[in-house]
Amino acid sequence: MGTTTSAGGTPTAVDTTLADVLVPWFRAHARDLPWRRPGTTPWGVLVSEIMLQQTPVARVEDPWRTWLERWPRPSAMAAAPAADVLRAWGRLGYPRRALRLHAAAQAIAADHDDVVPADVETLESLPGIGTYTARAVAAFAHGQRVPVVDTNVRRVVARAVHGRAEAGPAASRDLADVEALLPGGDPGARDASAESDAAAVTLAGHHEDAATMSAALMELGATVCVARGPRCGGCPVVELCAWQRLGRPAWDGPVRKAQTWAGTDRQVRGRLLDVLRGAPGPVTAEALEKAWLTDPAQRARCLDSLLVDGLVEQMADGRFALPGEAGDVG
DNA sequence: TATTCGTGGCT
DNA sequence: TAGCCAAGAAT
Repeated sequence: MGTTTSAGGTPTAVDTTLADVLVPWFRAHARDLPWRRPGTTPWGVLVSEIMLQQTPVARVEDPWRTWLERWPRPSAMAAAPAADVLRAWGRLGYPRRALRLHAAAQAIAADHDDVVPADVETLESLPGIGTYTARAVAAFAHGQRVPVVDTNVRRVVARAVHGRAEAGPAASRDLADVEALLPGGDPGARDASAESDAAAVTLAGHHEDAATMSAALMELGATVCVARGPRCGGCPVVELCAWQRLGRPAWDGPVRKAQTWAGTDRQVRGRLLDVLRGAPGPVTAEALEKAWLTDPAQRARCLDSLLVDGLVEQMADGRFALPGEAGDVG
């Protein structure tokens, strides 16, 4: 049952919380994703979280399996050339993530005895691991009671808690909002019935529920409380939802700018890197020029930015290659 | 705080 | 069909 008493209610009246509904709902309805299966290592969880940054679940499943088979431990990946890592990353997008994961694996192997750290602060110090990913690993790989806030969670909280159609831009307040929803919080705030059940429902049990609650909030946002066309008819918490209660008011906040793609540097960088991924080794400058004929100046600028980012390296003979390819300048 | 950084599926 | 959107991080 819930841990908040009804204002003005009888001593036995207790409000049902989101966690009361969502934790059981998640246990019954969660998608069977490979990184959620028993036996998944913290390293497997970390790899999944990096791959899932801005990338749909459906595109991650296969590369994740292949990745963990090839590099089952951080030290295994750390020993591989960056070029191999970038080819294994394939077309997942944002290839700098692959480079950062490579660097993180090297740091874990060298400084953490090949064990993925469990505390948020240490995780955040690793390349490519920010506010979300550090907490996701701490919670899902190590069972810690920390708020895990991604775009799904922010949308669910915006609707169910704040009664708004959209989350708006991320804010530092988001973490506290979600922390307040996790079971097993401030013991002093618990009601008498929870205390009386203390023998059966230990603090440790609440901690496990907290990680499940975070996964449940993400799952709800990903499968039911989606950005466009939320399926409120099938929502397990529709009766607790503030947005429903208010009659589902439209979003009146700032409209976020549309993503452009055609003709952007991102498209050109993608073309150039695709040529290098597809080649068995170094390629000539001429081969890269063919990848983008529209605007030679833009092509040159993008190739330079790839060199700066460490996604491409130039050989002594002037050819270009993925980083760490044998014989390159470095 | 606002931009930049890939890729592809869905409506 | 042309946006819209996806388990963010770094700067």
